Amino acid sequence: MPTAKKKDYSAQARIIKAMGHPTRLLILNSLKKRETCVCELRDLVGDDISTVSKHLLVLKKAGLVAVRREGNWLHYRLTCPCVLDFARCLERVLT
Amino acid sequence: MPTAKKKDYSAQARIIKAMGHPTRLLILNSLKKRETCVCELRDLVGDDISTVSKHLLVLKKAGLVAVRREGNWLHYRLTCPCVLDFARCLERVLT
DNA sequence: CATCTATTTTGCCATATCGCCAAATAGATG
DNA sequence: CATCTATTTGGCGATATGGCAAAATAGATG
Repeated sequence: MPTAKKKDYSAQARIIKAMGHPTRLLILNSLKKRETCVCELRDLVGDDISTVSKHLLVLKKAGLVAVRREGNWLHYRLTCPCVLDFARCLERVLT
Repeated sequence: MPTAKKKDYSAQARIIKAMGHPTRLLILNSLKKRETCVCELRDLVGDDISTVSKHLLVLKKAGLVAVRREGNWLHYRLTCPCVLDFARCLERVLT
């Protein structure tokens, strides 16, 4: 790595930034188990559904989740479950 | 995990949020090699030194870096190098 | 096509973040 | 103590974020 620039990290930063919100972490961890429709996530999160929808958009734009329609329901799923392995290291930071 | 709440993820989110900026990722990756003084990080980053100092404060408050004084210089170091292993998974998200 | 349901989009406001500059601070040194 | 050097802190404007409520949309269904 000769001269790494800020620009080189902006792509990574975008993904990490998308993860850096309690609600979005809650959603990601919930999706680890199985894909879930928005209304179920709304119940889990407890915020207005438009707020949940916006959080899902952030995660989708970051490439962290993907969607599948089934009738009226949109089912979101994790694209890369490995992103949650990270939590184990964070526990160490927290101590 | 019976009923995980937003609150349970706020501590993790704080740390992740601190990592979610290109400059701060650049700094963390630089510190992976060795501890470094602020003026050297300023040259690496290229922003005003007060800006770099504020980024370091964010990382310090998150528990990601620690400081050691040596004469006039403050040397910053990574507390938990494992946080950067994460990058490998992010590459997968990016494709 | 009219309508129903799940979800997204838009608008708005309050608050947080980023970057620069100027001023303050903490140790080292004359 | 005066001063120098490295760094932090405060202040400011521009921009981004998070949340709600209302309006718009997309597909299913009568």
